[in-house]
Amino acid sequence: MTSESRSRLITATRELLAERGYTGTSPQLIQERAGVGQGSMYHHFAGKPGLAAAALAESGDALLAAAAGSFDGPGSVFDRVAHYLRRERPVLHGCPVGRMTEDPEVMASDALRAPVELALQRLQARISELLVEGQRSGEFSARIAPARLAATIAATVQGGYVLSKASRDVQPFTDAVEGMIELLQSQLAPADPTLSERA
Amino acid sequence: MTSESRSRLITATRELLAERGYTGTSPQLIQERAGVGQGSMYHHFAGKPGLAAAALAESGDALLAAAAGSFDGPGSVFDRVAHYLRRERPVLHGCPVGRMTEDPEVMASDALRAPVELALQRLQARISELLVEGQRSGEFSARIAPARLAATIAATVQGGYVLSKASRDVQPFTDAVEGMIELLQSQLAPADPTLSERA
DNA sequence: GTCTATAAGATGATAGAC
DNA sequence: GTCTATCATCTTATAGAC
Repeated sequence: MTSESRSRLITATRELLAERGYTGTSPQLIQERAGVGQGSMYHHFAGKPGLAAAALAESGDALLAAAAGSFDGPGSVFDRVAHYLRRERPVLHGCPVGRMTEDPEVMASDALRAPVELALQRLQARISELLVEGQRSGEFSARIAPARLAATIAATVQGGYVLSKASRDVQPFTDAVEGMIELLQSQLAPADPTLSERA
Repeated sequence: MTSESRSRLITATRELLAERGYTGTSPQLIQERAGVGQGSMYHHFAGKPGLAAAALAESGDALLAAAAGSFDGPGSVFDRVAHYLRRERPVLHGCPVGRMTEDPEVMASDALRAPVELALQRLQARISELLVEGQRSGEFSARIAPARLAATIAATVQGGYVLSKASRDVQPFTDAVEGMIELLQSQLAPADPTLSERA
């Protein structure tokens, strides 16, 4: 198989970036975990930055695919957002995508920052879409601002990771998302009898 | 002055840790910014870890002091929390304390993680206290869970940093905190006429 | 396509002069 | 207390054999 090594390198890099960040991940570490030599890595990719950019693009896609598992699932908009917030996550490892924003080398390179930006923007856009859908159906209050609330929801998850990693305890993450779910619940529009008549 | 160099080293380290993280900050960089030689650094501190631990303790204290400027200020509990959320911040630089959670070397060392954990826990505890005060006074709904909501509020700020850094734009941070303020507003207890009678 | 050998530079730390 | 060597190690990358 011509791309066996290539695929192993990407997988190893995705893992290491998630565990150690970009600056903390050396080509040597990647090669060891992938079980390939240096030559293989430099043959398939343009150095560490090229390999990391490819790995981050895959991790960004994976983040959106995982979120879609909740967002495109069954139930009301509230149910789907709550499902997303409660989804099982490697909380103490942090978000493989979001954590890249704290790495100065990633932020200094457009090639590395682009996949991170894209994934987080798409995530917020998808949440915003859902909230619009919830407003149109009358499930959510007309007063909420979907794009704004989408940022707050995405921030709750990203910030939950930060708080939990700091204390090596999933509790802050759980508290943060459960607190957000309670706040969202209070944004549900009161039952409107005219809705069922119109339906 | 015997500790002129020491103090310059701490300041330089605080800046560099905030800008580049721990792994991305070399002793050489610190010495250059502080304008001192290597010998001075190793005389005053137990290497890079010792210096960083001292710097992080100061940054943690500074975070709490800055928050206290809002929390201990005038106005209702809601006003004070909103003031905290809207406070001017170096959004695109990230939180000098929170960002340390993404550095594997910091997380692997109890000495380095401790000041980060302490500061973020104290922050959440202080927000929780405020919310309890708000419930006692009847300002906030009795239904909210203060510790949980405190985690959600702290996470909104930390996550807002992440989203904004990813897109090099303060908008996501602003959206996240304004969205949170709107959510908090809906947790205010409806005006209770019995309150003014009791007062 | 993959390997090993090698290199130029950075990293974190120590030694010892002043 | 502060400085300038100096050091062993690691980092990213290239060269060239297979």
